Formats: sequence, C-alpha cells, structure tokens
Amino acid sequence: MHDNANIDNANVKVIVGMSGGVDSSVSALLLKQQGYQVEGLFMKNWDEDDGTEYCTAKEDLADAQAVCDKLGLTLHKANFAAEYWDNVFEHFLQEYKAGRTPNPDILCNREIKFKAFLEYAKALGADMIAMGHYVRRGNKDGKATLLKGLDSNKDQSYFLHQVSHEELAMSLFPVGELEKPEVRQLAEEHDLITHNKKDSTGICFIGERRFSDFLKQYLPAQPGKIETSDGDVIGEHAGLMYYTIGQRQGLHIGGLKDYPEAPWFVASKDLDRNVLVAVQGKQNDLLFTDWLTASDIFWISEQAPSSPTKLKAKVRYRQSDQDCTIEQRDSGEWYVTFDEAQRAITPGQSVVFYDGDICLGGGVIETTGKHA
RNA sequence: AGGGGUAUAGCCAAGCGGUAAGGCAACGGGUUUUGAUCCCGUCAUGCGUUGGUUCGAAUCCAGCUACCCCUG
Repeated sequence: MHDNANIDNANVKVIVGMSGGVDSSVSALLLKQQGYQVEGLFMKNWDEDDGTEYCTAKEDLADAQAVCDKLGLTLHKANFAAEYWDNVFEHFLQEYKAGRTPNPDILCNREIKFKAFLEYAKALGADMIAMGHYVRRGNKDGKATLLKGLDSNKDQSYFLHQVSHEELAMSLFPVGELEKPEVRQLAEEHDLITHNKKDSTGICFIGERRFSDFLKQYLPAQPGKIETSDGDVIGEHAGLMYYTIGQRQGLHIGGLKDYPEAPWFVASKDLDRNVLVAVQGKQNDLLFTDWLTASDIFWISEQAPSSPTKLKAKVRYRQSDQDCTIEQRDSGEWYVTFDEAQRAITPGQSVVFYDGDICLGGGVIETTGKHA
C-alpha cells in the first residue's frame, strides 16, 4: 500500500514554494521522501529599491538554493512583483487610507501563492503545488477542504481561508501534519542549512520593518488630536493610519493628573474630525464589541452554511475559537454575533469561520458594535 | 509684587533626617507569516537653585528663581 502510493507519486510533479525558511525546506524534503517528482520555485514579489536595506530576500534565495542543492532539486525563480503590487499592495494602501487595518497576507495567499504561483507552476508542468503552511487538506463530499494544522500553536488556516477548494485540491502541505519542533528536528537531521533559521514575521515578501516608517513612504500623514471618550484632549497622533484598534504602543500618553495609572489603548477613529479616541485600561468596556458585519464572505466549499448557524470564528490570527452565530441578512451581508464580547474587533481585518478543524471561509470585517 | 502654597526622571507620583517606591511613556529583546495584543529587560550618584545645621538632608533652616491660589 505504502509502496503503491510511492509509485503513484513518482508520476506526480510537485512544485514547492521555497521561501528560504525551514518550513518550505522540510516540505520539499518530505515530498522527495514520499517519492514525488519535486522541483522548487522561489518567488520575489517586492522590488525593494526604496533605498532601505532589507536584503533578506537575497539571503533567502541563497538558502533556498542551498536546500535544493542538498536535496538535488531544480530551483526555479519567478517575480510576481507586478501582480503583488496590483492585487495586494494597492488594496492594502487603499484600506489604510480609509482608516482601516488590512491583512495583506490573506490577499497574498489568494492572489499570489495560490493564483500567480499556481499558474506559473502549471506552466512548468506541475501537477500539484506545495507550500510550507501549517494546514492540512481534507475531503468532504468530493471537495477538498482546508483543515487546521496539526500543531495548534502554528495553525495558519486563518491566512488561507480565501483559497478555493479547486486550488486546495492541487495543493500539498507536508508540514501541516507535523509539530513545529519535529520540522526543525527533521531539518537538522537532514543537514538542511535552514534548520536553525528564525521564523520570519512581518508582511509576506516585504518583511519586518518599522511599520510607521514604511507606511509613511506611501501615504501622506495628517496629524491630529487624541481624545478620551469624553472628548478631553490628551495627546496628539501622527496620522490615523498609523494606529489600529486595541493598540497600546506609540500613543505617547504619559501620566496624567486626575487619571489612573493604567495604559491607554486605541478605541476608535473619528475620520471626520481626524481624532483618535483612546481609553484607559486593557479591559476597558469600550474596547469590547459582540457583533460584526462582514463583506465579501468567501466559502471554500462554495456553499454557504444555512442561516442562521452556530459555529466558531476567529477575528485575528492565533486567537482561540470563539462561539458565534452567523446570519445572512436580506442585503446579502453577513451578521456575526459572538456569545462573548470580543476585544478590539477591527474593520479591515478578517473574520474566519470554523467547524471543528475545518476552516469554512471568512470575510472582511466592515462594522462592529455592541448589543445594549 | 500683601499673604499662602508647590517645586523629585519625558509625564503622573511616593518619600516627612539614614543614604531616591510605583505607574505611564520611551527604548531594547522575546512571542507572532498582517496590523495589534502579550511577556521580559533597561531607564534619577540625584530630588528648582545657592548656602547653612547635622556623623548623615529630597527630607530641617535661610536667600534666590519659577509656577499656582487668595487678597489688593
């Protein structure tokens, strides 16, 4: 049985997205062990000619190449910078301009990794693609499903909830079946140069950088006042786009006479008056809401659940599943009510739905509020 | 310019003669494929200033300066 599978795999050409990190390195390793015809593809989606020196892309390519050399794989290269700019970054800027907080990596997966990359791989003769995401693929009623990664601590299904079942059907996620420590151990055992490489964070392909400095390069800042929920002016902000709901850092609000010693958090933005509203205390009531509306809801299976339905949802990456009820309104818009109020639900971010381990899909948060 | 009060780190603030709490902010690191959150660490040889008393002063005394309040 196992041998048969390997024989079948020998006829399947898989192109792995090689980022230069451990996860994709081990993905390639595992696929090779499973007998697939494996090749790598390194993507460069950001042309960093913006003066700043974040040359990690160069190192990443070198690492990806080293791993492919070690495993005896061909490494292809592609540049989707134009697609990234048009289909991910423009939208990203537009959202910030509108005072919202977008999640570019969700779009990046939908538009680049599982679209541009997939098409490119097919053109190279691939039957399937593979990625180093911590998710698993399942099957239900003949359609591919997206399942949470086995390592609940690393589960990345949140970021992939906009990938269709057709695209998932052509995708493999080898490390989704493993725990992160096992992945690192495998990399070390097989002498892969990336075994000890620090996990990358920051926006995909753009990388870690001082966020406000980065945004400043693309959008004009308009400073204004910071007020309490009572309208008292307690500080100044550098531009509403630099802040997001629930944020603490960067407000520069020190000790104030007649106020407690607690830190301040962003509660809301008043775009009309260009005012940032801050409240004191991490658990401040004004930071909690229990309903939201979402637009552009995407269902991986192409089938919306019946309405209303009770299920689980996440409002941000790495949040534990929250009980909620979703209901489609006559307008078509989805209305989500949480059993328990959630902290800092943020317009522009995504709400993602789950039924157990199955990631059903999700959409972009438009409005949020609290029942009386 | 009569009387009273206050002056401690970027901000708020403890301290009341025995050798500078705490919080906020900031900065650095950790966690994290968004943005955030969270966790850990750093942050006043000096207490407006000049003298004095004392073994010892942010703490007591005096002068000066600044700000605040009240009364002219």
